[in-house]
Amino acid sequence: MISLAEENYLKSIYHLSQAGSQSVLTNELAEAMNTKAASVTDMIKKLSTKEFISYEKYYGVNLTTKGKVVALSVIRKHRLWETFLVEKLGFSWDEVHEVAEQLEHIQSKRLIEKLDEYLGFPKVDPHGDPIPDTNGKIKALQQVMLASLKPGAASMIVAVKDSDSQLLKYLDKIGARPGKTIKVIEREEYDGSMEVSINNQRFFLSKEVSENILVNA
Amino acid sequence: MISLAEENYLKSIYHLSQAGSQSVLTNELAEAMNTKAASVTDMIKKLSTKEFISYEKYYGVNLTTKGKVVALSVIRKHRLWETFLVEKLGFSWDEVHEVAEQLEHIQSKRLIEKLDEYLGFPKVDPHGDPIPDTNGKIKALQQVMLASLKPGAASMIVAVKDSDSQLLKYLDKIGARPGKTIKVIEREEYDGSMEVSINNQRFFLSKEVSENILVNA
DNA sequence: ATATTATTTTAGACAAGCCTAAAATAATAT
DNA sequence: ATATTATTTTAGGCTTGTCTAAAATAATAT
Ligand SMILES: [Mn+2]
Ligand SMILES: [Mn+2]
Ligand SMILES: [Mn+2]
Ligand SMILES: [Mn+2]
Repeated sequence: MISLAEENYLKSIYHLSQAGSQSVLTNELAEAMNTKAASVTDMIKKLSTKEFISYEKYYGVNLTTKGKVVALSVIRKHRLWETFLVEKLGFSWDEVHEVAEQLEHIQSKRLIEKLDEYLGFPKVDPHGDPIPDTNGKIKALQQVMLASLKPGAASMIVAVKDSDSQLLKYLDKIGARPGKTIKVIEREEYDGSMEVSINNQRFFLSKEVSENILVNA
Repeated sequence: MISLAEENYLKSIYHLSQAGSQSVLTNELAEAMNTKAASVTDMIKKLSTKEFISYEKYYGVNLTTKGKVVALSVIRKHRLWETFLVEKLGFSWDEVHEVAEQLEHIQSKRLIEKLDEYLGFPKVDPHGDPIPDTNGKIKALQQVMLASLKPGAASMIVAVKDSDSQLLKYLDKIGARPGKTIKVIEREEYDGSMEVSINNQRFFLSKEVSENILVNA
């Protein structure tokens, strides 16, 4: 049996290892999990014993195949539930993440397969993130941060950061949704801010914002 | 903040106090919660401190108004989720209880109100049990056990026990669903079994079964 | 009224998951 | 190469919710 805490650690390790390409370090994980490094060390020992991760002292952790399966299953559930909340219950995209953080831990294979079917087997969630299939296969996205585009470049928004409600409300207001095309007009080197156009309207985006909008690579 | 364990205790106390009419005793609760009496004593001290129950040493516990609110909120969630699983996801009525035991602990006022609306504000769950409204008001049912009917009596099934999957499959097979009329043909005094008719078909029911079918009083 | 039995509470312990403070190790700067 | 700094681990402790065994209390039988 796997606990809620263990599931959350595995999910977090998965996300962090997608971001950076090396082993996930204790401090990174502590930061992401909102705990202390000592607590992380405790937990990674347990996860290592259970063979969900491989762990080299002082050099961080990596998911095993077994651990990846768990992580992707939790992510699948999270994204299916977010889709349900938006598509069926009429939540807005900035209200779903917190609830999905709870729902992702419900243990029932049958439930999640039925839900998937009920939703018409969606491929992406309301924030544009891909939904892993039953076997944990996930579509590797060809995506980069908007922040990395050069002035003059235009690209389609594929996903946005899902966990910041404030940000999502703002993105909604300026029409920055997955599927929309965004064009970089100017980019200020010293603070990384940029002027962009969406739907023929112009906006100034801080570096912060432009790093949380993902566009087609 | 109230924990999952506390919620389950309060729910259990509510159900037990509906059954018997006196205070809920430590041993009853231990039996229902599948724990030991010592654990129950620990927990009822906590619940008493938090004023969810009133507790007199050696004489059992009673829910306070505050405790009843929590219990009914959990029961509301449980029954709405069961309804969702059957009505929307196509579960059968014998598959939903276990999953609802998990879903009933999801914390989100908005979620449960949206779900209620999505389901069309149902009044009863798939097993015929009444769903408390937002304010915790629940329709007091005029119901008795089928076991208490005398030969010749006929009455409408209003609810069945929801937590025994085997029983529910059997009830489904013989057509014993809420809304159906059931007539007692004969009753064997020595073991409490009875012969009944449903949909003009005859069946022999054990005492066990006849105590888990509730009919109009 | 007293002895026996059943129920409940207390005492003490344990696992999970977290914490702070101190020690160990690795990375970096001189 | 050595000293300083940053990171990670260890040590020890806390809370929640559980357990077993023993003590206390209540209920029942004689
Ligand atoms: Mn999310
Ligand atoms: Mn999302
Ligand atoms: Mn149920
Ligand atoms: Mn039910």
